[in-house]
Amino acid sequence: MDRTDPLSATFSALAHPARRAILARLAEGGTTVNVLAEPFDMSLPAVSRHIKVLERAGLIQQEKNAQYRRCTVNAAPLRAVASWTEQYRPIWETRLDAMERCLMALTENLDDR
Amino acid sequence: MDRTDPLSATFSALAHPARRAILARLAEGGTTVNVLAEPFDMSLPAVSRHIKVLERAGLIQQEKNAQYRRCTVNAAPLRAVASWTEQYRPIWETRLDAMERCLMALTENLDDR
DNA sequence: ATGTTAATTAACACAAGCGTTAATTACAAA
DNA sequence: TTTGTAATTAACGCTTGTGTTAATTAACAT
Repeated sequence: MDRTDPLSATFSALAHPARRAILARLAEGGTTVNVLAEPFDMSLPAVSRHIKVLERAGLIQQEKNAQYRRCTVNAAPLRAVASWTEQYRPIWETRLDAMERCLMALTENLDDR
Repeated sequence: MDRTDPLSATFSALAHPARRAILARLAEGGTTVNVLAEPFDMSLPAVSRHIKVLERAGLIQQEKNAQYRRCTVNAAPLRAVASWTEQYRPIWETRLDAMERCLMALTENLDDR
């Protein structure tokens, strides 16, 4: 089975909290690898690899400027995730899961008082 | 870093095309493991494990009935993905990526004729 | 030239993911 | 009770992911 399709790469890239944190930071504006690495309790090479994963998934871009690599967010894969998720909107709007039925029941009880 | 948070589990579960296919099939209605496994060129135990991954991520539920396990979609994690993605809507609505700038340029050229 | 800074690559260790076949559990039906 | 069906677990192998430290590349600055 093909596990190298773009959507799989995107979901896979987003499956690590450090990479989502990097993305969140970049949403506020592009910056360099060292700045991105600073808040993490992790070595620089580790962060560098996370960035590479994001780049290979097309979620970010790196442009060289002297010895710096400025990273910026690339929106397309996020849109793909959004549209994939939209496909399930009918389900999450109509169908209540177990927890929700439980919350509904609790709310009803509160209303009864 | 905590890699067992719910969102990571969800993205991780969605990162495999077989699991997304299983989810798509279940969106049409709950069914059993064997039925889910049928379209795949993969052994039953393999599919069983994919189902377990989806279940541990909270994306599906299994209810036992005799020797059958009926699987159904659970919407909550999908909503979480949607709302995580929404956070980046401003970016993907305003920011054009490289490919898009390229398409824009092409369109402009066409208009010029 | 030499040293400093930014970032990556190399080499390694260890855990997790994904697939297989064979064995096992749980239930139904004859 | 035996047989068949649904599904999981066991045991294994292989690949990928994630982190480390040490070494290396690339560019700037003195």
